[in-house]
Amino acid sequence: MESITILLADDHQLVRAGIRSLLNHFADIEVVAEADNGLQVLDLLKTCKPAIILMDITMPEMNGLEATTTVIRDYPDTKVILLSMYANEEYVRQALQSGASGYILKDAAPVELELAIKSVLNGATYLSPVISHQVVCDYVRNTGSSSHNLQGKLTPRQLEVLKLIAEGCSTKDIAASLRISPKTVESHRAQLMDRLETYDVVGLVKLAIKNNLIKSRD
Amino acid sequence: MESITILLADDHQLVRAGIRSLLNHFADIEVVAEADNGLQVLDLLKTCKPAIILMDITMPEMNGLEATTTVIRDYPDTKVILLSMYANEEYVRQALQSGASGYILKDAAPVELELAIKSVLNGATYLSPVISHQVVCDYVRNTGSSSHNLQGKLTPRQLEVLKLIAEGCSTKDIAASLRISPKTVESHRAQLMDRLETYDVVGLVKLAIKNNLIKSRD
DNA sequence: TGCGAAATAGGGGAAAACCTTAAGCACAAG
DNA sequence: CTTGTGCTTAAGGTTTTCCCCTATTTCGCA
Repeated sequence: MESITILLADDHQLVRAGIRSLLNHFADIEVVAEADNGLQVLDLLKTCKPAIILMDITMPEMNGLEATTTVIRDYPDTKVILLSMYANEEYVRQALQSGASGYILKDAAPVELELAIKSVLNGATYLSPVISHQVVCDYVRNTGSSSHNLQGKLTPRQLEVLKLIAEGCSTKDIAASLRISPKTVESHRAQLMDRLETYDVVGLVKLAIKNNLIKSRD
Repeated sequence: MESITILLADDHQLVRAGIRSLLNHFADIEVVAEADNGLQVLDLLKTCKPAIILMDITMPEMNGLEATTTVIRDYPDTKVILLSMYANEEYVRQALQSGASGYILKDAAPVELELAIKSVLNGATYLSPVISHQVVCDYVRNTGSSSHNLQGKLTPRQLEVLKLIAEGCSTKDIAASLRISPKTVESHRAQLMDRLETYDVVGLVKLAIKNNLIKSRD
């Protein structure tokens, strides 16, 4: 079995040495390069193609997040696992957005290293307990019984109207786009509010977003 | 080292036997009980306290999702890993909502079993690649650069007003709640739209949601 | 000391929302 | 075959909001 090649990036020599030592316990894992900032990572990638980059977020010159974005753009098959001292939501979001496959806290159990490496090689995303909890909670919150409620409770026409309302169309626009009178649109809107028990446009928009009728960002 | 106790639940004997055989390769994992439906799982838990329940979603009598809800309610320390044939979003959501710590597809690589078991024991959530991808994408989509844009671009007062608008308050309500004239609220709203380059209430609401000024559900 | 930005607020006409009512139609139940 | 229920359509009239303009006061900062 071929060994798993790893590039280790952290600006503190001692930390790198420690992690390398931990990884040495695994016969099938080999640290093939080390870097102490993001730029150096990008440089090393020109000549060496590790399966996994294990990288600190906080580094001088170029931090781990920026480096990840570039790495994933240029070498999309490379898996990046980010290390961080903080469970900060913003970091996590940026990490996942830039294409990282893992996010491990520095106070994680050593076994997490192994789990993360194997998980990401297998195609999954590995997040430290606290982080995965955050992400899962968010998922459960936002995917509120998706589409179930509405699809069942509203007529097709009402759904159409709701969708247009939530997209920001004025009553007139909607009327034009559906070829009906503005007054009819008003009726639909009123009935929507009635059924959804929400008595303002804002509520309608929120419901529409919740049910994925529209994207929450433009 | 004490071995990891597992309760295996699936309505097909052959599947149970197969998984048990896979788990037998690990010296430190021990399947201590088997069930073929959710009710039986609950029954078994009265006398046996496994660390992990590995359970199919689709089962007669009581399915894995319902069973999970009850298990987590009554034995919150037990980790539940659900097995399913489908990457169906609704299932995943329900699974996570009912407190499952893992969701593995039945066509997963065998190594996932081990990864999932160790991950959940460590407190993390394990999701098969396809699933974790879904969840992460959703997370990245919904947590849109939280608070960054707005906090910087708007005055405190404008933020207050925006928040109330997005909560569905009418101009009058906002005026009353801030003890200012409705006309002033209109001014603020106009300036908000100006700065945010969004020319309807819907856009304001979406921005507010995107920036977590309010929750997207009520 | 003045200058811009923030917060306040009014007038007035256009536009939209809100409430009520209802007609035409389809389809299912009685 | 009639009755009822639900969907789509729509109008009239009242209330509210929107929108453009103007204007005052109070800041901090140059």
